[in-house]
Amino acid sequence: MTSTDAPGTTQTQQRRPTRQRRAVAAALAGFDDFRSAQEIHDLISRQGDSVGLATVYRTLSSLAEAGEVDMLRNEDGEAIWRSCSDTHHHHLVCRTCGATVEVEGPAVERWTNAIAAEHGYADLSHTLEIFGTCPTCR
Amino acid sequence: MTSTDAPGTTQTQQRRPTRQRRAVAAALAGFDDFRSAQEIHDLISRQGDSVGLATVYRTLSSLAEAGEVDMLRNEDGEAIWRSCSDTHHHHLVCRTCGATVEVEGPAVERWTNAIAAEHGYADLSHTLEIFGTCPTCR
DNA sequence: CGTGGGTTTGACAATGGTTCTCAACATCGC
DNA sequence: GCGATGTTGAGAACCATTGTCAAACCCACG
Repeated sequence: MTSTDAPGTTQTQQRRPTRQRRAVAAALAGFDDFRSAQEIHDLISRQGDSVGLATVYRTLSSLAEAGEVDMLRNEDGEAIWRSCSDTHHHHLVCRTCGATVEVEGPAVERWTNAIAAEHGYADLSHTLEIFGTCPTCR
Repeated sequence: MTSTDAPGTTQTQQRRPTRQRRAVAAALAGFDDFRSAQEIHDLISRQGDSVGLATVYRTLSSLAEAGEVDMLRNEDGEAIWRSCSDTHHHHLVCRTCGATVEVEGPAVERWTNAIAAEHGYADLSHTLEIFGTCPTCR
């Protein structure tokens, strides 16, 4: 767990630059829509690297926790991932091809906070994803 | 979907009033937060009825398709269910105890439609759920 | 450089939610 | 009541995800 629990240090991450983690990062750089962990794993294999599936999961999770990738769930509840910009945002995702548009909605953020406050809920998180069929896939 | 349609079309609507379906409906009437299929299954057993887990899943799915229950996914990707009012709405769900507040956001609906239209996406659906810790669980 | 200790990995097992299978059974229209 | 057809249940099958743990690796230090 947290080996260095010193109050001031924000060094919760032990991130060693290994071949595997570089491979995952490289794979993430190669697409801009959302992919499942297994698809990413296949992608890595196809790029010639070999990384265990468990490691792909571990790496993706820690990257997500670090805010470097977005993880969301498709309509079947499966986790899908992609690298992301660092601001909070939501997605408009094509149900067919996965094409993704990043959208921001300050109004929505404000609205969710207001609603939650109104009911006394704390420690908030929210999900807002829009699924549809993109112009190309129609 | 349409309840009565052309004679030739295959009727996918088979809804027979069975003991099992009544039991699921009764269980759904017994709580107003979101529960997993397995919790609902347990609830039914505790009420004295005996319904197979697969049947619970089947019934919940078909009720969801018919718009009589809400199904959404918690942060772990598990499906959770509850009977719902018939208007479109979203939820503020307690991460700890599952207490749920139904919220409406016309502004949000308008916003998602606008965003999607702007990018040419059609056949829309969207998810917006707020998770937090309710006043009681804090 | 060589060494030692903590970190990371990978093959595989284990989990757990969900769906499938299919024979036995309940309902419905007649 | 009877036969056709929808429905059920027990368990197997599925499959994404996570846990296990010994071996491989990275890094700091001597």
